[in-house]
Amino acid sequence: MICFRSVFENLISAYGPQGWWPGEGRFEIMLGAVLVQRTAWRNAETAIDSLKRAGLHAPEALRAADRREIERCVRSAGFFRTKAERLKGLAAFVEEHGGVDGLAAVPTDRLRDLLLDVAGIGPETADAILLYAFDRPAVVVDAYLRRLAQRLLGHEKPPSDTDLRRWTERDLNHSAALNEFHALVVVHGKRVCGRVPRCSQCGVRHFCRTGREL
DNA sequence: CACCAGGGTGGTT
DNA sequence: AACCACCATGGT
Repeated sequence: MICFRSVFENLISAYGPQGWWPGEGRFEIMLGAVLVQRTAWRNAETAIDSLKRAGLHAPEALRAADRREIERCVRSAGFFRTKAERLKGLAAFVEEHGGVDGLAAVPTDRLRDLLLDVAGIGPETADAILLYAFDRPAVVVDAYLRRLAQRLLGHEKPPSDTDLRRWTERDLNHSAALNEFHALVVVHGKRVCGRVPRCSQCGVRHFCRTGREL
């Protein structure tokens, strides 16, 4: 069991507010959420800029665009064939539901189910979109949060994603705190918790350190 | 050179 | 249900 309230306070006093999500507009945030998958943010941002220059920034233009042209724009984000197709599907999805304004009127639970039906949007991306594009109180469970929790718990069996979700919802109720929390977990994960070295004995990345920095 | 970056999908055991 | 390979570019 972890108190994410105290983790949050330690993180915010160490790093300060992060002001995520970078970028403007709900649809641009949705594009970024897909483009950033397994990719450094810089490379996703380059892809977004490229889409803008090509005039493929809006859902209507993107849905109707040639797939190969989208591929050229998003090449920097990696998995460019996969992501180009997923962005087209995402644009079609947004159009089918009355644009971002139409989606903004959908209740959170229903909106989450809709997002999960889009090819290329899994639990983490869906919750990131709910939280950052639509200002809903969603919990983003990512690899950094799992690793942080595993370290705080020591050698216990790692908590399930639903446990992490429950504990976070319990300790951080409003979307403003959840917004900062996920950003801080990522930023801290990169600078402090990052890099779990392989064990020189067995070669496995196990969590033999008891990192209690939070 | 190996490894990582703000995951998701489809197939196999 | 737990694993696995795959997608692919750019930075360290």
